[in-house]
Amino acid sequence: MGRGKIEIKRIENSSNRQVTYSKRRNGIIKKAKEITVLCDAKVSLIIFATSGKMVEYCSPSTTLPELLEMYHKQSGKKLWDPKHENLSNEIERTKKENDSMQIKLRHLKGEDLTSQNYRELMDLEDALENGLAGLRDKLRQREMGMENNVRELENGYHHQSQRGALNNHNDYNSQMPFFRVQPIQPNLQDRI
Amino acid sequence: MGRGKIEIKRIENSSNRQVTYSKRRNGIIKKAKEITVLCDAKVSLIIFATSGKMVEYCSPSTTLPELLEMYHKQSGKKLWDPKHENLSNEIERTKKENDSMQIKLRHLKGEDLTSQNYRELMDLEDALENGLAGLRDKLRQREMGMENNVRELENGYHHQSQRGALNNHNDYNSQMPFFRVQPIQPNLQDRI
DNA sequence: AACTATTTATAAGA
DNA sequence: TTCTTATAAATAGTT
Repeated sequence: MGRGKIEIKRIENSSNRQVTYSKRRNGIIKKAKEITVLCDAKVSLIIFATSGKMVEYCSPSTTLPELLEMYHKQSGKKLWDPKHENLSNEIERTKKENDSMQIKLRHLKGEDLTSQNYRELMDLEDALENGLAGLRDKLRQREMGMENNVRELENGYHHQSQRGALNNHNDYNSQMPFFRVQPIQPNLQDRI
Repeated sequence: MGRGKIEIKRIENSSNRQVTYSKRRNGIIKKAKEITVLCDAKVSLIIFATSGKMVEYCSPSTTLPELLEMYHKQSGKKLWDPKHENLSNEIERTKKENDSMQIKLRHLKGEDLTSQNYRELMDLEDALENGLAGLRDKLRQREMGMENNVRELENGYHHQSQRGALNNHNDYNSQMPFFRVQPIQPNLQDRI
């Protein structure tokens, strides 16, 4: 209905398509309103443009959930379970992601490392050492910006930063006490 | 559009109403199909007669549950029952957990440490050092169980296990090149 | 259900 | 986008 007849197939020209869309969308919504009034019908109409933008019409005498409930009763089609599945899938996916991060975190804590191969362990060591490097860089930067507590810089921090290393020391104390004649090295750079 | 113009108000004559209903119902569904094809739109149309009888149209490219999901996302209106709420909540919770682990992982990589206080940074350092300790313990144990390659134990591994430490060293090289007269210490225990 | 006069929707153009 | 207008399409009332 217009200057020329058109075939009902996708309008390739995107701007024509957009124009036609908005005209016809309005047209359908008008028709929906009319049948609602003229014939006492209940109508739900939801239209999404390709852009994703949505318009909706629902008869004033009802609500979409109500109509969906009637839809369910009448058609027997479940609108909910597929939805449940989608949500369940999303939960599953998220939980897997969760688990894998959990594992990574444990590995970074030095735990649960029985099934890793040598290469993986070395990569992990790199990761930890890089992490420490990054952290100490941050700490160093922060101390450089903190003129107000030179004492902490020279004693407190120095002391604290060896807690972990001392723990390491203790961990291996029983096996190799004689090698610990030098201060732990990884923290040397923090003692400038 | 017909022999006479009609007002858009309820058709009182029930048989006329019924006839008009079925004509217009078909018309709207046709229009829905057309806009779907012409404009690539996604449409859900559900119509109930006063009798309760339902007809439905849904674009072939999608499903009603899918459209309803899109509807929900876009409008924010809830179409779901409490069960769905629960699932949604679980997703939300899991995603939050996810985010927080993501952050922890980043911290352990020495990243995004601008908003941490001193105490937190020290705790993080401990965590990293403990992690390294645990890891090196594993490495040591593994080498003890590996009698078949003493050469790697004494050279190869030793060499590899210093990659990270050497990286650290390089990181700070410009600031303290003179302290590196000794082999990296954290691996000493691995050289038994 | 068909028919058809008429209204309505809309395609194309400005 | 919005308006215009010729034409196609829908449909009210009729058969």
